[in-house]
Amino acid sequence: MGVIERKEREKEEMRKSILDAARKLFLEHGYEKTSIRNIAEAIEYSPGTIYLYYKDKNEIIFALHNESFGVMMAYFQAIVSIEDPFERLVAMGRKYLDFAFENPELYELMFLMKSPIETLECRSEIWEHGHLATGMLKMIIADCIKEGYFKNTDIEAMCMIIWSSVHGLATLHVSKRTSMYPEDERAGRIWAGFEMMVKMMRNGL
Amino acid sequence: MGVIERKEREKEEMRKSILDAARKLFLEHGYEKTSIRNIAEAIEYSPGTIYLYYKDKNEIIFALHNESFGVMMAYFQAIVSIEDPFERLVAMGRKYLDFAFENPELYELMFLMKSPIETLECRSEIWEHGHLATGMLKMIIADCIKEGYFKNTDIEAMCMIIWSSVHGLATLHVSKRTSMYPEDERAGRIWAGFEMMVKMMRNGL
DNA sequence: TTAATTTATAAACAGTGTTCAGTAATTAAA
DNA sequence: TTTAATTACTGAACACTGTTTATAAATTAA
Repeated sequence: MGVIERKEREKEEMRKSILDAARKLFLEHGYEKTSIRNIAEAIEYSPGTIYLYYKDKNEIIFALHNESFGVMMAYFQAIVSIEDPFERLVAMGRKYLDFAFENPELYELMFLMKSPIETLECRSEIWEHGHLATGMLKMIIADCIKEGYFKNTDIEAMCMIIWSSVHGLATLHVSKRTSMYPEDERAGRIWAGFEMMVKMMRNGL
Repeated sequence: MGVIERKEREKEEMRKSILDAARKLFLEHGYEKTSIRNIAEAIEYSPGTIYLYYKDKNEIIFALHNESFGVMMAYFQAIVSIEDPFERLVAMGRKYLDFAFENPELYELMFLMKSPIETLECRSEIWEHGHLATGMLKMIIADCIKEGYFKNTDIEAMCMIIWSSVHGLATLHVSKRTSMYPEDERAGRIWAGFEMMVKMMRNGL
């Protein structure tokens, strides 16, 4: 009797439809203005039902957090074929910023919001996707060193500052701190900062 | 009759006492867990009274946002006497990170939270303090160029990437994205990243 | 002392995340 | 096929949130 298999499948479908509704509402109106009641209404169930599939709102946010790493990785797909490791590194930075610019809400979820991280901090599986992404970066840095770039540099420290730099640029944009500049200048200033970083990495190490 | 002067003074005192209570609760329990009712209770007034002195919660947050820039500037006070402009720049970065590490809630308020910026985006006075701080950074960069550092570099782009880099490091810490590393390693990794940046700036330009 | 004005309050509104007793639907057993 | 057991779902309730407003109290001016 494949009834438990079907039930399992139905349960998974329900979890997915909740997540689909949550993602849609979240991207449409932002996290703060999306409530459990909104999500419930969207899938035409009562609010209580959500809690039969997700422990709380944090678990929904965290599910989207994980998903988003997949989206980001898809951006990186295009750079793996680049031969020169330094050019690959630069291209990865560019793609990182592209992702942040084109998906500010997802970026916020992944790297800015405290709520899902704070509550799930104890569970080590939270960092699974994070380690995957930084692992990719470290590999490229290692390749750079092999090819003669970045002589005598600590990979961990290099990973830290490269990530931080693009993360800083992305964050200024996502949390609207570039609004101090006219709208038509904002993106340009970010990219000019990025190019300066590339220049420093090229000549400074 | 100095009654209107006294009333004005009393009004200002009330605004201050509200802000004091808000700051205390905010630093104690975080922004998200501090409500208007909490603040009202702390100063022993009814919730509605708060709204006679501040338009809404955002205006309270924004008042703290402005205050915090003063606190950060106090951190920078110690570096103005440093002769060599490059060393002054490095010291400023160090102080910036010190501030972020020692006042994570204030840092969040100033550079991460969207709520006060988003709603007050139209009013240009919001950026007053921001321009003051970046102005200071740009001055130091200009001094560096005068002294022979950073040849042929655009000050604006340089300002952008320097700020972004330390901001990125600070943000990873404040929004708990360094929790993927063991607690006793976190600060060290941030500082190692910073030193790498300094190294690149010293040699790369 | 009275009138006008300012200041503060309590209650209400519309919303939030979350829990839980009770009901409806489905599955298993007789 | 009927009954028992299990599962799925609901709607109301709880304790909150930011904010508004009619009402009442305190203060000032006449």
